[in-house]
Amino acid sequence: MKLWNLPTLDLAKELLGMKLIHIDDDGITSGYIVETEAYLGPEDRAAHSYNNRRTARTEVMYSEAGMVYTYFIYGMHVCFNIVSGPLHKPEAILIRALQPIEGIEKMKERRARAKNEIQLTNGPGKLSKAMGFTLHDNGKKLNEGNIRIEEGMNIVPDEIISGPRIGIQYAEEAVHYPYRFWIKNNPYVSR
DNA sequence: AAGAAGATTAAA
DNA sequence: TTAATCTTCTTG
Repeated sequence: MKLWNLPTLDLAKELLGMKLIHIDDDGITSGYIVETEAYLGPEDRAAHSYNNRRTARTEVMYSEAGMVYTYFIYGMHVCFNIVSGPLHKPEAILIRALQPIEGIEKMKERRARAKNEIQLTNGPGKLSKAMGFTLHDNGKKLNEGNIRIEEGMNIVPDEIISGPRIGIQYAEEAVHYPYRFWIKNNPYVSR
């Protein structure tokens, strides 16, 4: 897919409105991507791969674009990312929020705490839980297995807002980089 | 081998 | 504001 040849910041915007799909034994869950964050590898202090840090966890970030990167954080949450950029350049895009499409009943089961449909997927840990993503999905290739991405809503540039990323206060000069993108007025965006 | 911190969430 | 909770990474 030529989508994966885009620079990471462009891909982060291009992903908005696209449909993310997970197929497993429990059926299908899917949603439109409404919020993303770009992490630009070696030069980005907020990225796990800052300064080309290469460990078992970050290894998948060095592979070709279109791979899935999942990691565990804060002792309780899985975050779902899409690897981007050229081979050997450790860049990735964190999916921060979805607008549910299919499998909403299944999502409600997985996230019994959510009070309404919006709370199902309006945060990185929440969407992973609702969609059923786990650490086992790390290293999978999009569209070659049970995790797929398709054209969805058509988003025009006017509807895309950018701002600083969330939860990276330690990142010094990178704290204010406007690498977070979301769809204007979409109720499923986090915060 | 052990300890600290973290791309978060939910409840007080 | 804070606890929950555990992987990853760093240090000794």
